[in-house]
Amino acid sequence: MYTLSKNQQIIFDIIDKSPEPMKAYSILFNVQKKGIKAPLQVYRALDKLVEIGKIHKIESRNAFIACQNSSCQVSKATAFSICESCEKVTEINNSSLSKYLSNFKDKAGMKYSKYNLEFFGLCKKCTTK
Amino acid sequence: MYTLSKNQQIIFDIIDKSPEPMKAYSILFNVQKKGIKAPLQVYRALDKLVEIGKIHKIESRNAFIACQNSSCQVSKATAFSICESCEKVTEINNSSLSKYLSNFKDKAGMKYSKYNLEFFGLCKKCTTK
DNA sequence: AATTTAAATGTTATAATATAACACTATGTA
DNA sequence: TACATAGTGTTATATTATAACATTTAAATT
Ligand SMILES: [Zn+2]
Ligand SMILES: [Zn+2]
Ligand SMILES: [Zn+2]
Ligand SMILES: [Zn+2]
Repeated sequence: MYTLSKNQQIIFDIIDKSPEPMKAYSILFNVQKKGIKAPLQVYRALDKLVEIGKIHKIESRNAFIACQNSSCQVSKATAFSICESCEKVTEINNSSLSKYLSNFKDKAGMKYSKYNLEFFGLCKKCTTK
Repeated sequence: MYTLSKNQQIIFDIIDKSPEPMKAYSILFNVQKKGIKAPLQVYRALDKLVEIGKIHKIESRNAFIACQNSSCQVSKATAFSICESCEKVTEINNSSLSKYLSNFKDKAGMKYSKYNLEFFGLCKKCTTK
């Protein structure tokens, strides 16, 4: 089990507490009181946290969310649902889906080592509005 | 059938001819001889081309590729394979996959209107190197 | 054909996201 | 201790994307 460094811990904590995905510069703003002053300090921590699977990047939003499973086999297989109205993002944990995608092979015979899936739609709340 | 405007056509053509995904500022550089001088002219055309499904954005790469199917039901269901070594990107056209994903429902009962899937790995060429 | 409306264009400026380069510090381990 | 590896701090800069506004073109309606 990996021990987070000081900056990594600070930045993980703020993402983990956030109810929604956080953007890098919003993270930066929020950790300035803790002595983290430069974008690069944030991006370096983000890179590491993504690498070890503690957080995921929501690519379509350039934002980061704490892993809601158990560090997702170190981020090799991720799936999210994204509400296009309220921007709520939920990590999908569905073994049928992950099995299907992990075993998927395309015609070109390419073997995949990783995937990222983003579903878009309206969440329950936003549907009934 | 939608008729492309002048800028849309210029920008679609250059993406369509490219063997690899193109980034916005690389597109800009390449169309400056045709009178398109500003980023915004490129981004506006890209937005429209994505909207009508003529091109797709590869989110993990901030790059754009011409649709290799038939405008993908106006971009509602996209899947790509990406080689992490040579960066070759191929659009996946697999009816089993698209059926599976289009019918997927999560536990929260959210109904999805769109998805984007990116697989990562090594292409055949890069595997045998 | 003239009028109205919507879509697209041109332009300048600026916002938001991300990395390069370099000096230094902490931590683990031989 | 000596060495290697990972993390930090800092300044500067690169890359990606949008705001705002004036104008033009194309399409639809009268
Ligand atoms: Zn996860
Ligand atoms: Zn919602
Ligand atoms: Zn397509
Ligand atoms: Zn390759």
